[in-house]
Amino acid sequence: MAVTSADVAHASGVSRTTVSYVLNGRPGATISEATRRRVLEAAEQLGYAPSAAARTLRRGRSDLVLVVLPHWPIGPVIDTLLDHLADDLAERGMSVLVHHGRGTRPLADLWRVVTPRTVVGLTAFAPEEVRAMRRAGIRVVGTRIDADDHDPSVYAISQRRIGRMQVEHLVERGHGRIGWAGPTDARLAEFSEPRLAGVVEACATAGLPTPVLAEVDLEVGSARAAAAIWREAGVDAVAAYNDDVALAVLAGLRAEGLAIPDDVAVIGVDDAPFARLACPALSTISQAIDVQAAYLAAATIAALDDDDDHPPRPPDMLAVVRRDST
Amino acid sequence: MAVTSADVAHASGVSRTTVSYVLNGRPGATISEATRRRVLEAAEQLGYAPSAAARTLRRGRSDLVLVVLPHWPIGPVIDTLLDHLADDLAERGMSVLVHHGRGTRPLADLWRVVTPRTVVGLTAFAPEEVRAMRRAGIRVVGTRIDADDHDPSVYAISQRRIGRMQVEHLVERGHGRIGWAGPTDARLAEFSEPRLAGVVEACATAGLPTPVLAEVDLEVGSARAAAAIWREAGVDAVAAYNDDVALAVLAGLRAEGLAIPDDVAVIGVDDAPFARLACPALSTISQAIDVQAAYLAAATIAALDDDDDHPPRPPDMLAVVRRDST
DNA sequence: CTGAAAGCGCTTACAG
DNA sequence: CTGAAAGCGCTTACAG
Repeated sequence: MAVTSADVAHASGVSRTTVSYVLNGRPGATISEATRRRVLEAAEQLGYAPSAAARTLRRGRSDLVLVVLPHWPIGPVIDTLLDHLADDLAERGMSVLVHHGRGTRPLADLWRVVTPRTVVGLTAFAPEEVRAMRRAGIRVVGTRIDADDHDPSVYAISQRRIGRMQVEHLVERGHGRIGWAGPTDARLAEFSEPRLAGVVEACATAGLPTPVLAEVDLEVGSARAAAAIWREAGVDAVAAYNDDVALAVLAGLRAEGLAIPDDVAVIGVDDAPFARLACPALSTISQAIDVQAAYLAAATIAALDDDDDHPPRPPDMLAVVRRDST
Repeated sequence: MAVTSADVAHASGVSRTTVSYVLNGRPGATISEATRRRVLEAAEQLGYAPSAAARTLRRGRSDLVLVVLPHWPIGPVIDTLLDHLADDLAERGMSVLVHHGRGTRPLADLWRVVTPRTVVGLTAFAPEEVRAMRRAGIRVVGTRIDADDHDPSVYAISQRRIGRMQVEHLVERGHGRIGWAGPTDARLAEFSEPRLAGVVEACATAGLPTPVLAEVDLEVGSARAAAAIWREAGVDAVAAYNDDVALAVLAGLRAEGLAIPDDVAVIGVDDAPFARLACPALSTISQAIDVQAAYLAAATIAALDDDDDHPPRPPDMLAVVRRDST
């Protein structure tokens, strides 16, 4: 069915060896220009595309980097990161393919199906899974949440620190009774828990009472209920899990007739594109995603090269973006 | 380096044939239970994972579906669609991998690298690219914008109709001078142009003057400038390219001191999660993405089965979601 | 019930 | 400068 190199060889009257040399560039060089052209033309005309499977089998490795995305909804942050990663790796001749880790199939099936050269995890891998992949000759570059070890293949922004920064900013702005707006989606616990821990910790450090917790989904009703609870408790500032939740909080507070930031201040996380468009414009924590993406790309390339000199980890680059909601 | 079936055969004292039979299930059945168990144990213990490349080469096809995403930023709509697709195909033993078509590499490199069984395009493919893939034995399921032919492998929501629906709703709400807020990102032209065409068309049909065009990015400044233009022109309703742009429009109108919807009404497209949280809550056009995803999955499976009975195309399922901005 | 052998399409030493 | 041959790891008729 498909065109093979033998077809090209036949069409151009040379051996498969020559076809391969022409197409891939030979080590010792020198194919007559006429032959070269004939082969190239035949390949072009037949629409020859080398079999990836055969090439991978023969070479013992593929040019594929598999990025495994976490189970949670991906937003603009991940989106940007993937862009950068794909660009950086393309320069090295690698292709990036993405697995959205939400289906029912386990990861294992996946990397077996495609034999990637490297697997980049934007979610945590189970240790036995990492072992299995390594055993199959696959490099693994991971991220882990609040990693406390020094495995250089693991890079993670401290979620806890994000929570702390939110509270520190609110305190700086003169607030003293903090509320926390967590997500309802349980898949986000991996992130929301350490963020909340940071919030709790910073409250304690600042000598404030423990924050008043509420879960908020992306409906006004849910946010309004939370707003009522916070009002009851005298909360004057809310740290939200992320900008999405913060947007709902803003809507809930407005619905309850509370003034922002005078009655209650609100801060999110991510600096999503819509944050500056909220009313009032939303204060948030930005994560300098380009820097992270560049690091991840560098780490992936280092893994490619079998290089044990992992690139230096970038600083967290977290920053408070103050707008009108605080 | 990696464990092969020969290693498993050796460890369990049988031939590779038997290993393969045990692992894949043989056609003629019957392997002694003892052998079976021994092989399984050896495979498990050695951490055997069959080489995808070898298997694909031998079988002549892979179990991979490659989804090619367009160049534009992906939002919750695509996200949901991928979820459904991955789930539906997993049931058929297929794995879904996603290519974010934003890198610098052409698509061609990609499908050559992975030999997918099917390529599903959420963006339009060039005809010669489709030919090349088909020639390589790959099934192609595509979507195209405002497709006017009857190729059953092509499914597309009429973008033009979306624009028409926006205007029809605005007219129904008593508005007569329409503005159009287009995206600044040129990559979105594929969608924005037909949507705008629909808007223009509907204005003409309703006997309204041509809409007043403005480009709006996700900054208040840009939206505010647009708002000034519309005010000048006496615009009393704006159809926005999508909910993101609409959100910016809301912010721009607020900044200009215009009341929504009394001075100017606004309608978006997508029913993004944040739409109901905007102030005021944003009216929009929803696209029933589940239905589309199910269709795409069905079409992909039909292609898998070499089935020429393409599933019936679903109705567009477009609906106006009226909220407070109109 | 199990093994020896062929062959998928490619690349690459090794001979000419 | 170019070709014949081996071998990557797998599956599957075909013999026993």
